[in-house]
This record gives sequence, C-alpha cells and structure tokens, in this order.
Amino acid sequence: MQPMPQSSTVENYLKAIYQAEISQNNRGELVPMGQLSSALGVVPGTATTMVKALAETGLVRYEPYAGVQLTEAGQRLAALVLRRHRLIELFLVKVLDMSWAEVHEEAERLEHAASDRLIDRIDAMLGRPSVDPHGDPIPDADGSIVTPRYQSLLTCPLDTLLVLSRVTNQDSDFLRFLESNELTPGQSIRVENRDNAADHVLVRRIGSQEAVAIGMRAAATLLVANG
Amino acid sequence: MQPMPQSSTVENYLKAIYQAEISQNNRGELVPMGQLSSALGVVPGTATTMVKALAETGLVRYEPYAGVQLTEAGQRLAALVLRRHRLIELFLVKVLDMSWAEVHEEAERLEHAASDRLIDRIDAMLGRPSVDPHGDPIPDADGSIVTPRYQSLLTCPLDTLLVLSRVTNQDSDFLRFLESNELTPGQSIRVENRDNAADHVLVRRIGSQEAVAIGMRAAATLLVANG
DNA sequence: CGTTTCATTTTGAATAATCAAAATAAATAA
DNA sequence: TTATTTATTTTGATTATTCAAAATGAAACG
Repeated sequence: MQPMPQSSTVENYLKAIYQAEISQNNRGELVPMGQLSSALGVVPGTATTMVKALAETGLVRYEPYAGVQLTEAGQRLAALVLRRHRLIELFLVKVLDMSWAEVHEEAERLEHAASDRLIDRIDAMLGRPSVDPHGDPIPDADGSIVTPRYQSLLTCPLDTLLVLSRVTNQDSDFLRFLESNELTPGQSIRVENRDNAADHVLVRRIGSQEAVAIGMRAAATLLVANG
Repeated sequence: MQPMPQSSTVENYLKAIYQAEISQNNRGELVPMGQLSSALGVVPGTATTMVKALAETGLVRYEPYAGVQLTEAGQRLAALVLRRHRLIELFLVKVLDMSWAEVHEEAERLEHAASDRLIDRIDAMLGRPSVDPHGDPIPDADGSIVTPRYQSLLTCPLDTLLVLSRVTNQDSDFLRFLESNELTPGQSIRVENRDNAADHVLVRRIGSQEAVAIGMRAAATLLVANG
C-alpha cells in the first residue's frame, strides 16, 4: 500500500515542498498539490500518491484538497538536502572553477549521492561558508538555517548604494546573462530607475559604464542589502 | 518486454562484467551468470533478466547457460564508468584529503551522478593522472585503457627490490591495514619469505623495522613492479 | 443557488528492478 | 549411461514511481 520510497525521490519532494513553503506567498500555509506537482514535473495524481506515502512516514502533513506541509522532521531533512546542494554548488565553483550557471544541475544529481562525511570535508575545505554562489544561505549540519531578509530590486530604494546579495533563480541563461554583466552576489550596485510602463528596472554596477535593463519578473529575483 | 533500463543499473552491470572479464581467469571468456549475480549481490534470475535486456541494446553478448561478454560498445561504456570511479577516488584522496580506505564506497555512488563535464574538470585539476590511489589504471576519455602487467606477491622474486604498484582489493579493513603499515602504491618493498605451510608472505617496506605477514589470499591482490 | 470551471483524487496500467521458488539444462559421479 | 548435483532460466509476485484518464470535490460565476 504505502511505499517505503527511495531516498532520492523523497529528498526531491521534501526539497520542493520546502522551497514552495518559504518562497512566494506561502508562509506557514499549505502548499497546493498543483504547485508541487508542477515544481517536480509530475502529473498531479503522482504528487498526491507520493505525498500520502510521505505523510505515513511522518515527514509531511497532508490535508486532502488543501495541500501539504513539512513536519519538523521533514523540515530538517529538507534543510539537509539544501545544505548538500548548496555546499556542492559552492565547491564546484570555488574549487573546480566551474561556472555559476552550470553548477545547479550538477548539484541536483550529486546532492543525492554525497555522504555526510564528504559534505563535511567540503564544508571544512570551504571554511564553513554561510552562503552559496547564488547567495542562498547554507543550512548547518543540524538543519538550522538563517535566512537574512533582503529587499528585491522591485522594492529597494532608488539611487542608493546597494550590495547584490542573492539571486533566487536558477535559470542558467539568466545566470549567464548576469555573469556577463558582472552582476553577481557581492557586487555593489545602484538602481537608477524603475519604469512600470517599460516593465523594467535599470541597474548599474558601481564602476560600470552602462546601466542594464532587467525585466520586472527577473528583477524580483535579485535581492539586495544596503551597501 | 525488454526494459529500457536505468543508467545507474546498466552501468553497474557493465562494470561488473568488465571486472569479471579482466580479473581472474576469464580472458576473452564468457562470464558465468552465477559469478555476475553474486558480484552484484542479486539473485541469479535477476542477472539473467537484466543481461537479456542488455543484450537487446547491443551492450553485451549473451549465450544462454554459458554466460555474458561485453561488446565493443559495452566495453567502452564500462571503461568510462571505471574512469569516472577512479578519477573520483583519486580526487577525494588528493583534494579532499579523504582516506584511501573510505573513498571506494563514495565513488561507487558519485560515479553515476557526475557529468562528463565535471569528470573532465577533475581530470584536469589532477593533471590527467594515469592511476588511481589503488594503482588501478584510469581509462581515458575515449574509453581506452592501458593495464600494465604486474606480478603479484605470490609470483614475484624473493629478496629483490620491488615497488608496490597496485592493490586489487577494495575491502576497506584491508586497505586500512595496509595504510597503517605504510604499504601503499609507490612504496619500495621486499618479499622476504613465502611460507606455504603458514599460508603467508613476509613483506618488508624498505626502511621499516618489521616485516609484515600477509595471507596468501590477500597477498595475491598486491601487485608489484621491479624497483 | 444551481452550474460551469478548475483542482484534486482515484483508478487502472505501465516500467524498471528485484526476489522466491519451481522448472530445466548441464555437468559430475556412480 | 543413468542418477545426482549444481547452475541457470522461467514464472509469478512485489516495490517504487510514474502516467492517462475518469471521478469527485471545491470554488467561482451568473
């Protein structure tokens, strides 16, 4: 009846639920099945089946027709998957000199194969870092995570010195675009204009000749701190 | 009818057939199903089913009641799996400072998750090495492999300067034992005695006070070159 | 408030990989 | 050469994961 599911699939479901819970509007809310299934690229019925099985194991709470939610245990596991993912990404960039844009997919597979021991070696080698190459916070080994609250390019003040701190968007073409404009976490920037009609934000990297226009949708994924 | 099997399982079957073909007595011979199934830790019927499916894809040649054999294509694929495995092992030892004894299991999982791109980065970083930490040769990117022919501690001359070159045994307790006696590939050694009655070989690392007694079964897995 | 719409769940089937145990073939011994 | 042992293959099930499509529930609209 209820499958004792394979770790890699469970991990992907937990991760997807976790990300759905924190991102966008859902704060403490149930994640609707439709959202989960499309995040995972499976048909809705599949998600229903898997989620019911996960509920049996106590990793999620499932409310028919309402949605899913991670339990404490599920949250902890999901955070550890995210930890593995993000440490691997940073490692690939820092140590193996891979590009920002290409490490996500690689980490997506390696995160299910790396042992705790290996992850700890990587963590040690990188000096126990707190964020990955996208500025995403890295949960620590007990699954706790500190997520600084940043403003996005849509809400931050104009003509103010800012530090680009986080990019919550894994699309590799977008990342390549940012990289080619040196808009990577850590860079100082300034928002010069927000044009609702044109649906874009004008960003200038400090020291750069030209400002870059970024569509609102994409700009919402660029998070900044005061510089 | 014939499954289009999942890459990771196919890779394990090909690898096991490859190793069975080269190791021990089978030179150009068919690998019996029983040997394969026990190498993979599955019941014989499972191996039969999978091998028939692999034969459909042209990766192996299957002779009922006789055994399996890799085709050219199967050999090439198997060599590439071995390449990934061995480069990963060396990387874990050299770059992440993990122990000789613990990297095999880790590589066993990572070899199915690492992309060609990542493997090439690792290969480059290590300076295109030709052997892994156990002295096993690393196939190159097109799947060709050069396997030097060494003598084992059972067949080498006594009281002669030798270089320990390869250890064809992944048992981590055994590897830990070797490591603690500094009997690792590259070390100069001398075989002081072979005692059939005691079923052991006496080996001394050059520079060491004490000779070490190693049972014949285990000694057969230590390969040496003339020093 | 009844009906259309949309999301969700159910049902039935498929796939990849496996096992247990029965059937069969090959090898060995008597 | 028949009988026995051993290896291999077959058959029938099972597990984890998935999809397609039908059924059902909830929400929204007029």
